[in-house]
Amino acid sequence: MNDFTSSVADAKIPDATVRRFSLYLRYLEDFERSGISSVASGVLAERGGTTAAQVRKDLSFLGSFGKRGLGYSVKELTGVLRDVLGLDSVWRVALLGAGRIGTALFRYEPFRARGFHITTVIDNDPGKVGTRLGDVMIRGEHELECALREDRTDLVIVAVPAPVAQALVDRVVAAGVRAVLNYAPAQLRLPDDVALRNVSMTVELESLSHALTRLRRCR
Amino acid sequence: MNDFTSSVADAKIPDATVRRFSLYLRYLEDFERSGISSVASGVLAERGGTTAAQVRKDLSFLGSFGKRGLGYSVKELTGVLRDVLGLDSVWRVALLGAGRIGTALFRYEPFRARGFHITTVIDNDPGKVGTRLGDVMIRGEHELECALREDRTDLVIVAVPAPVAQALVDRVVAAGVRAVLNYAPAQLRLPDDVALRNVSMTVELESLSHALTRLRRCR
DNA sequence: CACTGCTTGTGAAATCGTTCACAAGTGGAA
DNA sequence: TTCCACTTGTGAACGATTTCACAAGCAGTG
Ligand SMILES: NC(=O)c1ccc[n+]([C@@H]2O[C@H](COP(=O)([O-])OP(=O)(O)OC[C@H]3O[C@@H](n4cnc5c(N)ncnc54)[C@H](O)[C@@H]3O)[C@@H](O)[C@H]2O)c1
Ligand SMILES: NC(=O)c1ccc[n+]([C@@H]2O[C@H](COP(=O)([O-])OP(=O)(O)OC[C@H]3O[C@@H](n4cnc5c(N)ncnc54)[C@H](O)[C@@H]3O)[C@@H](O)[C@H]2O)c1
Repeated sequence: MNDFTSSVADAKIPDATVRRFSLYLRYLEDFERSGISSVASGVLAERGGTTAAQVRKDLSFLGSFGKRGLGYSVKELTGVLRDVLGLDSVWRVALLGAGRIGTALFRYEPFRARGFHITTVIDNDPGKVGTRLGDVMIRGEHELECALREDRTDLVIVAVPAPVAQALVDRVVAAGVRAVLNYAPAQLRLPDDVALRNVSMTVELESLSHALTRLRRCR
Repeated sequence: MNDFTSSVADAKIPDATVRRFSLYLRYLEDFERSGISSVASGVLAERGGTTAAQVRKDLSFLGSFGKRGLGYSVKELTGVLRDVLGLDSVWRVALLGAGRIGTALFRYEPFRARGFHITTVIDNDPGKVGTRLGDVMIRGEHELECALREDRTDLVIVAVPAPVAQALVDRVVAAGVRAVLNYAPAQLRLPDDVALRNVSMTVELESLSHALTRLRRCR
């Protein structure tokens, strides 16, 4: 009844659109919980701070399965978005660095529910290696390649100090991992076929600081 | 000799450019430490994973103070970037939510060095209120307005559970704060004159998951 | 059926950001 | 002084993304 086969005509979808898919999915799950079975583009737009036209254009990358006059089936749209975002697979994740950020991210529940399983944790602090973080044993830095291969890691989260980040991801990439989420303030150099996302508190804060400065100067 | 007066013709600088300014500044500080006194656009570009033309176009928003044939003075450029990013003021920051992410962010050193001072921490867990996080006393949620006013807070970091985020920021905005850095997976609705940046691990992971799925399907 | 109210899907236009290409400026060498 | 190697600053071309505008489709009603 709902197999949602990958009939997705996977052209290249703009990155901005993919990020919005993530948000739409979040809202749709709320709607599903509230028992709402169909939503119009305008509703999703208001929820997500964009425009109805933007929502429709975004969704048009996935084909056309809205019902004119009614909107989109929450259930169907959820399925299609999960499919295009690749959330029906389980992704095997390795965490590099079990420091403050690393452990906070590790304990963040929602992403387990979305199929991201942290199966490997690596740190080089002798006081941490051999201890457990949740249900995962922390392994030493020298076991990196070995661990990635054993666990068939798909994706790596970098939460080590910036100066060691590049050397570690080089090894990670050599071991065949094709996706990196980087929290270290380092500009990582990776081959083109490895996907990279950077999260930087400093960049966000400084961009806010710029905005505040502008506000101040204009008044 | 280097007063770097705000001769910045502050037109509206693209957001993407401002974010790159943050990165350029990071590199410039490395160069300064290494005793390098002048850099060409190409060098900054290679360091930052963009192109020389991009760097020059970005910097041209700030006026023109490069020396043709030589490049930019590291010291001067550092000063100009710090100025336009508003890093010469001290920004007073309040942290809402002293949970796992909140404390990890609190203990993150580099942003103190950049003029972001966390002067207020708010939580509503009775077991936390009254205890200290570093050198700051954790205050109860009902003291929010009072604390923001006393500390003349410029910027708020949201690290509370998503369901309570909107209600809290409404109060924060009413208290006059004009910048919010949001870590909760909630789409906050704010007046136009309040700057907002969202950081979402879920969005980043899902965009990586999409990329991985595409890679898999293409091979 | 025809009519109404509502909503999608999508070309075309507008806007925004990036890359190109090159004239013009700089310091150093001869 | 002239020449050379190098690099900036920027209009113009290009490409990508967002917004607009509207024909076409659906459900419900009379
Ligand atoms: N993106 C953000 O918003 C953000 C916020 C805070 C911190 N950070 C960054 O995250 C990183 C970690 O920050 P933190 O506050 O958790 O620091 P931390 O010192 O608490 O943790 C770093 C961990 O990495 C480990 N480590 C060091 N070298 C290693 C190696 N070669 N191999 C394996 N493990 C190694 C350390 O033992 C430590 O446990 C830093 O790069 C920091 O700048 C990012
Ligand atoms: N952006 C990211 O990458 C990322 C990663 C992990 C978590 N998060 C989000 O950050 C938030 C915090 O996550 P966490 O793992 O630290 O959770 P947590 O439960 O450890 O911390 C939440 C804290 O907020 C406090 N709190 C709850 N209601 C409050 C209120 N009304 N007023 C003041 N304080 C209140 C709680 O007492 C607790 O200390 C969540 O919204 C989570 O989804 C974001």
